[in-house]
Amino acid sequence: MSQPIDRRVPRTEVRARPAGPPTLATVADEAGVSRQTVSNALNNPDLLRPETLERVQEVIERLGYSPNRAARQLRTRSSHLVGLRFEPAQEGTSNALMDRFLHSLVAAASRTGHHVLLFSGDPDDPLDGYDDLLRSTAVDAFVVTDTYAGTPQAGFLKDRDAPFVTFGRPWEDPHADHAWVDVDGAAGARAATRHLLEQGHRRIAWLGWERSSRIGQDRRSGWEETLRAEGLDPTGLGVRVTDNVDAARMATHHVLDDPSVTGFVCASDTLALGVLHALAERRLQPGADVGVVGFDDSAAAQVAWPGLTSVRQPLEDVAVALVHTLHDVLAHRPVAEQGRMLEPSLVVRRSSLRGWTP
Amino acid sequence: MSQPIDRRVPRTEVRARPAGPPTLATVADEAGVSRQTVSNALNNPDLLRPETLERVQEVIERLGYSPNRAARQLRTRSSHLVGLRFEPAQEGTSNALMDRFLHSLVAAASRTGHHVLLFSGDPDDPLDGYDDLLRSTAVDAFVVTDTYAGTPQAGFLKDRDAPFVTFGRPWEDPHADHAWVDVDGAAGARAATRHLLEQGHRRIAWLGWERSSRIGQDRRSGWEETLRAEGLDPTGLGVRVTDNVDAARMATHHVLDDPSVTGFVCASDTLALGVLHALAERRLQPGADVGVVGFDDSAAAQVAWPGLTSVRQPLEDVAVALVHTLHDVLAHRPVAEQGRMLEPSLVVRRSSLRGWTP
DNA sequence: TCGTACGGTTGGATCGTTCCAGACCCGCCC
DNA sequence: GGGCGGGTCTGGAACGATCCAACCGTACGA
Repeated sequence: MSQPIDRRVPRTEVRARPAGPPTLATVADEAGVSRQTVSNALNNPDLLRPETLERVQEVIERLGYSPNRAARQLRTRSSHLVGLRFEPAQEGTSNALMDRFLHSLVAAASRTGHHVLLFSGDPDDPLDGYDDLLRSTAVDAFVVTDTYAGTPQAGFLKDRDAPFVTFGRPWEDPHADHAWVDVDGAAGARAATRHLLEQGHRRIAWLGWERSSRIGQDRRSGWEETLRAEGLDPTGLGVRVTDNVDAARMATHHVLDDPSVTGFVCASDTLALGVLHALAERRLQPGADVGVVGFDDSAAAQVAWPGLTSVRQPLEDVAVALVHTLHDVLAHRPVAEQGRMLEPSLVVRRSSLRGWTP
Repeated sequence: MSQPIDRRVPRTEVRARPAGPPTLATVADEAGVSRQTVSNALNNPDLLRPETLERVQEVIERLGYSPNRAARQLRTRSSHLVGLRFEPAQEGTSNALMDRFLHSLVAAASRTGHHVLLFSGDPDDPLDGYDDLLRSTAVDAFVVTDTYAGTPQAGFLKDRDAPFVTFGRPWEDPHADHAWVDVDGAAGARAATRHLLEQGHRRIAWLGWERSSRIGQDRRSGWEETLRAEGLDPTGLGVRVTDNVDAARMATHHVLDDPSVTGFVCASDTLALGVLHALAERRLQPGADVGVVGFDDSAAAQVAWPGLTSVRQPLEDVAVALVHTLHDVLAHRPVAEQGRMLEPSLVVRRSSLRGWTP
C-alpha cells in the first residue's frame, strides 16, 4: 500500500510565487512582520514605528500590492461604491446634463476613494434595481437623480435605511429629512429674465412644461416674479408644452402672432431651440429681433446657431456637494446642512444680444 | 474577585434577529438544510431534489435573501463588474455619443448580471486608473473606448493579462490579437456621399479632422472612394480642421468661395453645425442650396435647425457585441470573431433634402 | 523590587460565500 | 448479503482582509 501523498503546504514556509496578485500575507512575510502590522501600515500608519512603517511601505511598493477589495468589503461591510441609476437622455431632446454631471460625480467620488456603479432599471418602475444592490450589499450609498414628482425612491430607501443623497429637493414633502443638493431654478429664470429686461425687452414670454412638473413650476416662478417686480404683467405670456423641439416651435408661432412679444425665457434648451426654429421660419433674427434664453447649457446650446444664451447649472459643484454630503451620511455624522441650494449662472451668447449682425 | 463575563455566543443556538440582511446561513437554518444546499439552489438548482429546491426557494423569497456580493466575489474571484474609464465630452463639441453608448452598455451588461463601474484618470495619462482596479481585483474586465492613435491601454492590459474589449479597432497594429468591436466609418461616409449624389450634387466637399486622426482618415476614405467611383475628382475638395464649430464655419466660407461646391460631408456633427452656421451667415438655405451631412447623430443634430442629416452609429448593437465578446473572453473561450465591424445608418433630415421650404 | 501603563506587535477569529471530500441512503446486481 | 454507483446532502476549509484580545519589552513610579 502506498502512502497517501501529503499535499498540505506548511503555512509558515515560503510558498512558490502565487498565481494572483500579492496579498497582505505576502507583504507581511516579505517584510518580516505580521499581517496586522501591514494592515496598520495602510489604515493607521501612525501606530507604527517610523522605520517599521518605511520598511513595510517599501515592500508594498516593490510588490505592487493593493488590498483586495472584496476581502476588505466583506470585513468592513463597505464597498466604496456609490450606486447611480442611469436613465438615458430622451432622443430628440438635448439633455446633455447627464454627461457633464456624471463625469463630475466620478471625479468627485474618486477623491474620497469611491467609485460610481451604474445600474439600470425598468423605466416604468422608479424603484427597480435599488433593492437588489441593497440586499446584496453591493453599494454603500445611492445618488438619486431622477427626483421628479413624487420621488418614491426617497421613502423606499429610507425605509431600508440605506444611505442616499438626492440631486433635487424633496418637492412633495418639504419636511422630508433626507439630505439633498439642488440648483435654484427660480434664480436661474430670474437671471435670464433680468438679462432680457436689460436688453430692453418688455413683453417677455415663458415657454415651459406642463403644470405637473415641479421643476418647471419653480423655474417659471422666477420668470413671473421678475416681471411683476418690474411692474409688468405676465398674464397670457406663459405657455406650457411638452419638452420637444417641434411642440415649442409651433407654440412659438402662436405667441409671435402678438407682435409685441420680443423675448422668450424657456424651461429647457430643447424648447429654446424650438423658438429658434420658429424664428428661422419667420426670417426673424435671434438677438436683434427676438431675445431667447434656454436652460441647462447643453451641448446643443453651445453649438446651435447663432449661439444660445442659457442658464448653466453648476454640476461640478453639485457633484462635490453630493459626495461631501454622502461622506457625512456614511460616517453617521449629522449632515451639516440637510439641503444645499446652489446658484446657476447665465451663459450669454448671441441669441439674446441685440447688437450683432451675421 | 469577580468572574470575567463570558461574552461568547454559542454558534449553534438560534441568535437574535441579526442586524443586517439575511445570509446564506440564515436561509439554511430556516429551511432546515445546510449552507451548501442553499448555495446549490442558487448556482446548481438541478442538483437538488425538486421538493428541496422548492422549499429553499420559498425561504429565499420569504426572507428576501440576496447573496452577499463581497463574499461571493472573494470566493469566486469575480466581481461581475466591468470597468469603464469615463472621459467627459469636450465642451463646445456636440459629442453626445457617450450618453447613448453608456446607457446601452449598462443595459446590455445587466442582462448578463454585470454592472458598469466608472472610474476617472489623469487626462494626460491614458493608463491611469486601470492598474489600481486590476491589482485590487475590483473589476472582472474593462471596456476601453478611447482608442485613439496608439491605444497604449491594449498593450498595457494584455501585459497583465487582464480581460478587455475595445470599442474601436486597433489602428496601429492590424495584427493585434485582442477582441474589438467597431463601427465602419468609411461605410458611413460612403452612404452620406451617395445620398448627396442622389440629391443631384456633383461637387461635394469633405470637412474633416487633421491627418493624424485614424478615425478621421477612415471616414474620409469613404467619401473619397465614392466620388472616384462616380468618376468625380475629389482633389481640392477635402479640408482639415480641428473639431470645433468655429473652425468649421470659417473653413466652410473658404470652400464656398468656389460656388460650384453644393455639398458637404463632415467627420462630425460639430463640424456640420459649423457648416450650417456659415450657410446662415451667407443666407443660403440648407438642403435647397447646399446639402450637409454630419456624423454621429448627436443630440445637437436632432435639434439643430433645420434638422441635420447624420450618420448614426448603432451604439446599442455595439454595446451588445461588446458584452457578448466579453462574455467569451471571461469564460476563456476563444472569441468567435476577434473583431466585429458594425454598419452605421444614415438618418436623413432636411439639411440634405432639396425639396423643402421653411 | 514590583506593579503598571503603554507603544508596538502577534496569532486567532471573523465576515459570507463556494470548493472539496466524504457521508448517507437507496436500489441494483452479482 | 455485500459491494457498487448515483443522487442528495453535509461539514470543514478557504478566499483575503480587519477586529480583537493578549503578549512583550521598556519606562516609570511606588
